[in-house]
Formats: sequence, C-alpha cells, structure tokens
Amino acid sequence: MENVEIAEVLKEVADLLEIQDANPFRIRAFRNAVRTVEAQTVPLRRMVDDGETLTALPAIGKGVAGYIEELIATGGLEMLEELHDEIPASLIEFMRLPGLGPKKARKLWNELGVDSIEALKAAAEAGEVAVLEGFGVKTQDRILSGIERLTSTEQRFRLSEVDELLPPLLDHMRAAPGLTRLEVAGSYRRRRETIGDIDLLALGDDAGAISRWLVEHPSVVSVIGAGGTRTSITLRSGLQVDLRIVPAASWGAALVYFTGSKEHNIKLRQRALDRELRISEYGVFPAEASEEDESGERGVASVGEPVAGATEEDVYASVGLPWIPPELRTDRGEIAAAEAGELPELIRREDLKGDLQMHSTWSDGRDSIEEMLGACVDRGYEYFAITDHSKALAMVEGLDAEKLGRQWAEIDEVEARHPEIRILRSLEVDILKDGSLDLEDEWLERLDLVVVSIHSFFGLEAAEQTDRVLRALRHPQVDILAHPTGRILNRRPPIDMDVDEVLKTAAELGVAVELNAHPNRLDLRDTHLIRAKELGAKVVISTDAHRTGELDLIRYGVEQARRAWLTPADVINTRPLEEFLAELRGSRSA
DNA sequence: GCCGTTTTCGGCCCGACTGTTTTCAGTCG
Repeated sequence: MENVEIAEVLKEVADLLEIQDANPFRIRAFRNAVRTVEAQTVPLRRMVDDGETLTALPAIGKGVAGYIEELIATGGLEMLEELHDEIPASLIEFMRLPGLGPKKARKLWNELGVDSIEALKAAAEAGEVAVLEGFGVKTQDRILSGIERLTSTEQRFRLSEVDELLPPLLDHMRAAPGLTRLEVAGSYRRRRETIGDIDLLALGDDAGAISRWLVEHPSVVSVIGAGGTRTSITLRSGLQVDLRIVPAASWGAALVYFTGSKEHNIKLRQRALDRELRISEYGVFPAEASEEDESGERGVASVGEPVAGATEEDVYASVGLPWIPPELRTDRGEIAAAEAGELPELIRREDLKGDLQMHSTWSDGRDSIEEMLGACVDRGYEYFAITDHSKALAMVEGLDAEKLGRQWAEIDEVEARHPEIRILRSLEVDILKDGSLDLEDEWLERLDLVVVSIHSFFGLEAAEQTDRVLRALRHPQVDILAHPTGRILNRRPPIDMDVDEVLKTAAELGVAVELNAHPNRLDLRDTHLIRAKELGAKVVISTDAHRTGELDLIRYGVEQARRAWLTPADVINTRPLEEFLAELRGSRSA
C-alpha cells in the first residue's frame, strides 16, 4: 500500500467522522496525519519494513500509527468498515459539492433519505431540498449545478500520484519471467498533468507469462481483460493499467503508437502515406497502393517487410524526421518544427539557478529559513526567495511590516553564515479584493522581489476579477504574479479571469508570470505558457515549497514548461544572479 | 487523536462570507 492510498483512507475516515459529528479535534488529528503521509518522500511501508517507528513523524501518534500498520499489513481497516456500516460512503460525495459540508450532507440523508448523488439530484429537482430548514432555493440550485460539473468531469489521477503508485508495479514487472524491456507510454510518458490510465509496454519471449505476472500482482483488484498481447487490470488505487507485449522488431513503433498523442499519431501516419509508407504499432511498412477502401487494419500491417520499427528514432527517420521529445507530441506544430530542424532546446531541471517561491516557519512552512537554504544549496541553486504569506492570510499568521522586519534580521544572520547562496528578501503579497496589495508601499520598495497572488474572493465575475489582477500588476513594485489562475487540480476550478489580457499586461509591464510547479497546481497550464511565450511575457518556475523536500517538485514545473515548448531563454530563473536581478530591475523602471 | 508539559490532562487556528435567518449555523480558505 502506497502513501497516497494510505492518505486516501485516512481522509475518508476523517470525512465520515465529520459527518458523524465526532469530536472536531479528533477529525483534525486525522487530517493532520493525512498531510504528514502525503508529504513523506519515503513509502511508509518501507519504514515499517525497516522497523522505524511511525510515531516519530509529526501528527502520527499511537492511534494513527496503528491504523497505518493495519492498512499496510491487511490492505483494509476494521474501523473504517464499522464507519461504513453507520454512514453511506456516498455522503462524502455530497461534501464535494459547493455549499455542502458534513452537517448539510448528513441532514439531507437523515431527512430525505438520499444516499447517492442520483437520489440527491432527483430530490433537488423535485424541490424537496429547498424546503429543508437551513436550505433554500439558492442552495438547491448550487447543488444541482455542482452535480452537473461533478459528473461531467471524469476523475483523472494527478501525475505526482501516478509517480508514486507506479514504481512498485514496475519493480514487480521487471521481475517477470523472460521480460527484457519495460517502458511506460501514454500520457504518463508525455508528462501530462493528469493521467487517465497507464500504458505499459513490455518486451519478452513469453507474452502469456508476462501477462499472468501482472495479473498476479497483489495490488490488482480486477482483471478487465487478459489476452495474448494485451492485458488490462485495475489496481486497488483505482488506476487502470493496460499492458501490451510486443515483439522486438516492433518496439519503437509500438512505443510511438502508445505514447501518442492520438493527434500526433494521425499526423505522423498521414505523413507516412505521403511517402507511400504505412505506420502502425507493428512498424513502418510499404503502403499498399491498391487497397484503398480495405478496412482490416491488422491485415495491412503484415504486408511486406517493415522498413523501420525497432526504435523510435528509426520510425521518425523513416518519414524524414528527427526524434521528437514525448512532451511535444500533441500536434501543436511539432512535426513541422522537426522537419525544419527547429525543435526547441527544451528547458531542463539543471538549467534553473534559483527557486522563487517558498515558505518558512515564519508563515505556514514547516522548515526554517536556514533549513530551506541548506536544501537550496544541495540542489545547486545560486539564489532563492523566501516568500512567506502577507498578513491577509491570518490563518497562517501572515507577515505584516513589523514581523517582516524581524524576519529580515534573521535572514541577515543566516546569510552571514552562508555566503555560498543569495537569499532574496521577498513576500507572497496577497492581492486584496480591490486589486490593492497587502503591504505598505515603503515596505514593498525595500523587498528584493515582490510576488503577488490571489488567496481570496475566487468567485468574482470575470470582468471584476481581471481588473483586480490588472490593477495589482500595474503596481510599480510588482515582479511576479504567482499561480495566476488559482486552480487546484481535481479540487478547485481556475478563477474566472481573462488570462490573455493578464498575460498581455504582464508582458507590457515586464512582470513575470509564475509557473507554479506544485503538482496540485501546475498553474499556469501549458496552453497559457505557450501564449505567454508568444506575447513575450517572462516566465519563472517556482515550487511554492512548504518544506525542504518539496523543492524537488520543481521537476513537475520543468516538465510542464517543456510541454509548452519553453527553452532556458524563456524562463528568467535560469539566469545567473546578477543577470536575473538586472532583469527584475529593468521591469521595475519600465 | 496528537502533543507537550506548568507531564497523563487540557488545548488544539480562526476570520470572513453566505444564505439563511432575525441572531446564526455552516462553509470555506
């Protein structure tokens, strides 16, 4: 059982306890534990194997440690089963609807007897919800529109979740009898921000044995299909895995085919046809000029001897193209660029010289400034910015001017001990409802770097929201607009804002826009970044780390930037310190 | 349920908004 799965179970316990109206502090204890579990970089099952005590972790006491051990040992939790006997699990779904929390979810179940989204929808449509005490027509309408949105967006896994679920499966598969090669294809290989299912490609003599090996993995809960070359299963996590076993001569063609995207493949096949070739997952074959309206695709693949197929390189070469990085395979002009020899030199992790958003214990971060510094030095950075929250975020004890002054005293001390890296004095300043900033001008002027972002009033209508952000951008001290759309994957939609207008203004003013690397945000998204580049807006990639380990999340930002064709030149925190500072100052005087 | 200690209990983050009320409960970040 992986950490994400453990966290899911603990989350469910907390939700059910909340509906049950249990002791709020007990509920909070479970939620705190979830955060700890999610933040662990080492699988808890390994810690248990190694005999380490889980109670050493923050927010994990004897109780939760026991539950986690039970989960790891048995895959289940008796206490959760008992909760399920008392409360329908579907009430948790209710709480995902806007305006519904545990109390109202429970009331709906108690008084209307609804225990599924469908039943709730029917009751709301019949007007039964609006007449309940504490409810009204508005709430009923919100429930209905919430259900609409909930059922229209299929649930996909975040890339980082898959990165956690996959390695144990891959380890298992690498031990399969006769397996000589294994690769993950699909949107995972293209590093999309969310993943629907996993495409595994395997090479080996005995397809049947490899297929059985997958089916026998302990995390498999259902077998959707198991054939000679293709097997599909569902893991306990809900992740679907499709395994294809291919012959060596087809390896490259199959990898291209199953990596996609579908649109990229269509373009590639068209291009092949222009050259009297036919690309399939089995290889590149001479095209049959006579068989115009023959529908049997499989038959075609076996016609003649393949001209390519063993490697991706030879497949692309067969149609006159260099190898194209998977992140670019989306039919956004990559084939034309490849043909012209103009594929971009995509940014890499090691191009980055500093991380420009992170928090410390001065607001809601877990680690001290000096600990963050050490972690930045370890990652080879020349500089980094400490960007704790401003005072509007009272719940995390954001900084006002007075507290900021005290923080600088600490930064001075830390910096004196560590000449090897430069700390940029910064703050993640809240953009208030009217677009003004949550710190006095005289203090903004004294900061090395002013990062602004939205943490409130997500629901303004587009015109007002856009004006609000534009006004903030026009403040002469602003350097970076952080997580511009505020979206949280699978949880919160982006704010209603004219992103194009914001990017244009940012480009004009020389204000940089942030690509927030946190895998829950990845904000801006790829299409926005492409637009930012077109408009000449500067981009920075930052982690928004709240603990040292999260600095490694930078890879997700880099991968997202690669999907947006960004090169080191497009991202200003690839610049050495002096150059970076000069670029910032340039924007301030502009 | 966790944690820290003034150490086996008592405190645990809280302000603002919304929709529903007519003084507030529930939700949200």
